[in-house]
This record gives sequence, C-alpha cells and structure tokens, in this order.
Amino acid sequence: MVIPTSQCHSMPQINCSSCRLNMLCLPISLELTDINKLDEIIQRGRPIQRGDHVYHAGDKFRSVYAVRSGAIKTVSNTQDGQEQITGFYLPGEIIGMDGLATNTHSNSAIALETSAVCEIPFGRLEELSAQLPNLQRRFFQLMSKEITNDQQLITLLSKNNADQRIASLLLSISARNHSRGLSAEEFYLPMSRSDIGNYLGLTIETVSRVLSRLHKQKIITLDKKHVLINDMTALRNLALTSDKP
Amino acid sequence: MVIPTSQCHSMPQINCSSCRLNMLCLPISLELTDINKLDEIIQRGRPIQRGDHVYHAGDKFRSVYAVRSGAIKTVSNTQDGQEQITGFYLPGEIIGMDGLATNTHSNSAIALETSAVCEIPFGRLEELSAQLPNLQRRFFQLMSKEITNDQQLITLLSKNNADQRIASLLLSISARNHSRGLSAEEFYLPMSRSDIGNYLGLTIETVSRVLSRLHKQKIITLDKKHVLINDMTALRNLALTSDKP
DNA sequence: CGGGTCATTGAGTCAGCTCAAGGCTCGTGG
DNA sequence: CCACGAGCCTTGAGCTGACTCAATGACCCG
Repeated sequence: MVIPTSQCHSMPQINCSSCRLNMLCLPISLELTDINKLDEIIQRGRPIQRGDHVYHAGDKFRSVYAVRSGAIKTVSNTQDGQEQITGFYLPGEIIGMDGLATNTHSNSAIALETSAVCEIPFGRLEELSAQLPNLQRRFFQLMSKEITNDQQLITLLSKNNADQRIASLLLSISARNHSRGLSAEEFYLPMSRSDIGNYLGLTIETVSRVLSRLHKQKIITLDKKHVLINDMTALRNLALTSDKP
Repeated sequence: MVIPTSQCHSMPQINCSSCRLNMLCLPISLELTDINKLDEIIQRGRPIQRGDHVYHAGDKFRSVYAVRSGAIKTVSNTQDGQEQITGFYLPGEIIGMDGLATNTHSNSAIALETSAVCEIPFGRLEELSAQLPNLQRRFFQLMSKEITNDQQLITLLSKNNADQRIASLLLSISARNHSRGLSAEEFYLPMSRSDIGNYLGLTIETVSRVLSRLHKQKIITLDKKHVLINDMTALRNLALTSDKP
C-alpha cells in the first residue's frame, strides 16, 4: 500500500559516483575521474523538513542544488505580493538556476516533504566547467531544459483547459517517476491541491472537481494523495487538445 | 509621425565593438580584446524578410542568434499541432537557446518584420567561454534571464486577466525600447493582434476589445500598430493585480 | 476593382470562478 | 477516551469574463 520513498536523505555520505540518480543528474556524460572532481565541490546537507526553504527569493546567489530525495517546489513572488509556483522538482533535478541572471534568487525553493539536496557552489562549478567541456555542456543543457520546460508550461496555461492541465501534470510526474526507476502507474502526489491549482492557474475547487471526475471515470484511482493510473491511454488522450481528430 | 527603425540590417560589416547594442547584447562585461575575439566567430547574415525563419523547430542546433534589427517571434509547436508563441525578441536580445537541451531546436524563430541577426556558432562560443570566464558567466546569465522571463510569463498567464496581460506586454515593450535608447512612450507593435493573442493566451477579439478600451479610456492612443502611452501610471496600475490595496 | 488579410464590434454561451456548506484527519488537551 | 479546533479537501449553486459565432470595416496588392 505505502510506496517506500528513497532513504538516501539519511545517508549524507553518499557520493555522485555511487548515487543511483547519477544517470539523471548533473554528472551525465562525465568520466569517472571527472565525476570525482565534481564530487569534491558538492556539499551534502542534512535533511530539510516540509515547509523549509532551500533558498529564499532575494538571497544572494551562491549555489545550485540537486534534489537528492523528497520533493521541492519553486515559488516566485510577483511585485504585488502574489505567489506563483513555477515548478515541482523531484530527485535528480536541479534547482536554483534562476539566480544567475541577477546574482540574486528570483524564486524561493520550499520542501514539499522531508527532502535532501546536494549543494553545488556555483563559483566552483564555473571553474570546473571551464576545465571540463562535458560539464560545461551539461550545465548549459540543464538550463536549456529548464527553458523548454517553462515553455511547455506556458503552452499548457495558454492553450489548455482544466482537464488537460491536470492530466498533463499527472503524466509528467508519472514519466519522471518512471525515469527514476519507480512506477509510472502508482505514486504519491507530494503537493497539496492548493499547490496544484497555483501551479496550473486553477482554483483549488476546480482541481478537486477534475480529480474527482477522473476517479469517477475510472481513469485514475485516487485516495488523498495516492494516485493509481488505471488507463494511461485515456489520460494521454485527455491531455491532448481534443479538437479536430 | 513615423519612428525611424534602425538601419543596421543594411550594414553587415558592423562589428560588436562598434555596435550600439553592445551594452545590451552578449558582449556586456567583456574587455575590448575579448570583444574582438567574440567578433571573429560571429557571422553576420543578410536581412531576413517578414515571415522568414531564422531556424525551424527540429533543426539541428548549431548556433544562437543575436537580434540586430527588426523583431523576431519564437514559436513552439505542441505534439497536437498547436502553435504557441513563447517570446518576442527585439534588437540586442538572444534567441536559439532552446536548442541546447536536445541538440535540436524545440522552437521556430520567425521574423515579424525585416530583420537582421548575428549568428553565433555555439561550438565556437563554448570554446571561447572556457577561455573567457566573463563570457561563460555572461552566457549563463542570458540563459537564466530567459528562464526568469518565461517564469514571469507563466505568472501572467496563470494569475492575470486580459487587461493585465495586455498592459504588461505594452509595458515590457516600452521598457525594452527605452533600454535601447528609444522612446518609452511611443512605438510600433511589430506583431499582429493574432500574435499578441497567441502569446498572451487570449483570442484576437479580446485583444482588440482591450486595446480599444484602453484607447477610449485615453490611457493609450492607438492607431493600427502605432502606440502612444498617454498615462504610464494608469497603465502600470492596470498591470498590477488590483485586489486588496 | 476584386479578393485576401487583418482588425473591430456586437450578441449570446459556457468553463471555471466565487461563495457557501460540510466532511475528513490529525493533534492537543480535558 | 472523546471533544474540539485547524487544515485540507470535496461538493453544490449561481455568476461572470473571456470565448464563440457572426457581420462588417479598413487596407493592401495585383
């Protein structure tokens, strides 16, 4: 019933070369000796609790962070005091790249559940990047991935209705879990309904109604935050703009 | 009446150190000798006409491009055949960074009017970046800026109504014109109503109605694509979420 | 002058919002 | 052990801002 979550936030002594996420994370395409060089600059902190900040909007930019376990949301504050969740980040994904442009974080990063992150001091990463072309390329790629992700969200918000938005989010989490070796069909949503609504530009009531409807239609089975995708094909079709066939 | 546009697309022989955009573009924070090194790798093409592509979605990623004159839109195609405009780019701004993640452009870049771009082969830029820390930093910053821009658009689409979206777009173009030494109050919109609607997640009718209303309220004076901002303060207030004061 | 593209304006519809009520769960304290 | 309050979620009912559909106008180019 309960899907066991990774225990690695209790093992701060782990290093990149033995981390089971290293095929997703920053070290991709690095040689072992280069991974070890990267390892030396990475600082592994103690677990952070639900609601704790990894960094605050306005903080001086010093580091980027790899999520090692748990789940993190990034939140940007608009000038008029609203909060917009700009992303949910799962193990192996990198946060903090928003801080480079102005040397100050424009977002806050907040743990959705007990989590652990690897801190990567950016100054050291820059130096190492200049020496290791593969690392430089890899980091450019990660930033580019961030851009294309954001653009997909823009499209979702601009063109898609509530059903499509929710279906797309479920499919995204499913696919990312799958790439980490977990089930694509069964998982826990680490965020609240309110977080989902904020992220997708919907009210909490609409999120709740859509999820209830998907459950009634037997496309998913939903119990609180536990999701079981019964009909992946139907969910994928729902995520597409169902105009002309 | 007619605001003269830059003529530099007819002067391909110009180089970075003499380009009047060099305080906005890639060369910021480079020494003169380093600018000259950058200059050597940049290829300046002939003018491109309205509707022409700088690159197509699916093209192999080879270069990024600095807009030298005119205006460019970037368009991403969703799997189900829809088009989403993800940005409008004015002189001094960089396009093409979407291609890094997968080595293939995920967007198309299309000229909104007669334009010129500087092509910057990415392989050469990477090599040079490894040698020039300031250039590496500058390029990271540009990508980070792209991310924060996209996140602002996400917030706009997620939280703001039609009036706020239109007002924000007008203010953004105004500010970017101003930073290029042009008028903040008076400018031409390089894109169609349909492009505006696509970008902002609105129908063309709504765009037209909102612009007409702003004109009737004397906040702007609108004649086709020519915009005169009469009351910058009112426009700024409109762009803010006008909930609790 | 005709045909095409782009923009404006009006009228009616509807998806998602607001407002409101109530349920479930968990922790705290009597 | 149960009562109670605080969060979080669900569900219903009615409203509204933006959409759809439709007609018309303005401009450009051959």
